[in-house]
Amino acid sequence: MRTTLTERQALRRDRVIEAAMALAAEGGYDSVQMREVAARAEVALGTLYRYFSSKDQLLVAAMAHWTRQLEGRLAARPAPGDTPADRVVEVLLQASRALERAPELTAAVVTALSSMTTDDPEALEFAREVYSVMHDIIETAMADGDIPERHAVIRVLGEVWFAVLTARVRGWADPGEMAIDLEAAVRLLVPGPADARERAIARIRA
Amino acid sequence: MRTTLTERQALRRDRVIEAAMALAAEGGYDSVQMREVAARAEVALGTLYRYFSSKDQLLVAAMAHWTRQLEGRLAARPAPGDTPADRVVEVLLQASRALERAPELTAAVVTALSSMTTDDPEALEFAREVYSVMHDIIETAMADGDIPERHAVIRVLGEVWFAVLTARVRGWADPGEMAIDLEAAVRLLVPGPADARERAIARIRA
DNA sequence: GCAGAAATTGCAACACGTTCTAGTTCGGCG
DNA sequence: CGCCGAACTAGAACGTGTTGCAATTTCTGC
Repeated sequence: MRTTLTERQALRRDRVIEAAMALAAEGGYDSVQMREVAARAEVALGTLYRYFSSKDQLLVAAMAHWTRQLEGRLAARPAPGDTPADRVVEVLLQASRALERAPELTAAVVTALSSMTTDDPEALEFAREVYSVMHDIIETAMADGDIPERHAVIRVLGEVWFAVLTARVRGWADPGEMAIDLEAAVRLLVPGPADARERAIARIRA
Repeated sequence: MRTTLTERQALRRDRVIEAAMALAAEGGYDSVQMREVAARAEVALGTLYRYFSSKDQLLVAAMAHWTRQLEGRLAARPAPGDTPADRVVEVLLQASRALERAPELTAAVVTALSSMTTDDPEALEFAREVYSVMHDIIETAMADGDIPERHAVIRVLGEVWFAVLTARVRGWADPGEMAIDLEAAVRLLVPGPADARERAIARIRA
């Protein structure tokens, strides 16, 4: 494999990702059919597989693409709030709402992400990038240093985020439950106003 | 659909689940091939689909079966520890070790669980059962009542458990990381000895 | 024990991810 | 320009989950 792409190759690759994202946005994971992606991108099926070794890798690449866009939009609008906990809640809910604006696309990329295994190191790299963006977003919102367990808290929040997002795209939870669970996790993990903590916790019923 | 099964039907159903579990234990999700399950259970493919509407539903049923067995073994051996936090850590690590004893089977059922959608209400019922077993196990270990945020904590721990288990079966994390993440989450969420808390948190590096 | 209903069987067929092949075009280099 | 190897194309083919169907067996009510 050559390392630098010719211009026509870069165009082809972009067309493929865009075709995949368009199909995903229309009908979710199942609608992203490799033959159809190839057709829309005006590329042969074999070429598609030369660029992306599997449907999941393609979708995870699309996710990375999308995440970079999303990151900019979230970063431009710093989360309001007087305490770290308030700001973290706010930024997570902002992210949820952003994903909710393209639910099928979200479902498709989350599905791809969670069916990805380590036998695809390149796709793992994309996944790691997504995680690190999430980490940065939360860390910025916590701003900043005097919480010694910061890393551990962020890591746990990342895990909760993954679980809640999975539940959402699988239909196990609706956007409201997603928000409740996220806020409860943040209030339990990040020091902040006691009354907000109580309220968030009270919203969880067995 | 008749509601009560004849004896031969119950036997057939059990044979099917056992065949699926055996195949899963040998080679994980991909090795559970519906034609092969049918052959091992000495049942026609169509019959298999009469009992389980999809491969994932079959595997989730197998998971419920397995969970009930596991539950007994975990319940028989109450987790040792002087504080709620110690006991919750202990019970989660016990569960992890139990799953680690059949890694391919674990991977298969977790894969099935996480690709399950709400358009299969019956399978969701099984999934809910699995979650409730986990909930009870943790609640028992916490023993007991005077932590007001109990429900919220358990819920968040369930989400962390799901995320960590997914990471494990996907190969994103090894058993050691799984244990570290689980303990860190418990120490952050459940009141307990400060020194154990510090140690657990310190093990998390970005 | 028997008639009709329901369940089971064996097998073909379909869909879609993935792989393979044979021929064609592209891009760089003498 | 002309050549070579890499990239691309069209399309066939394969594997596995899933569905459909006609023939057969088992169950249930009488």
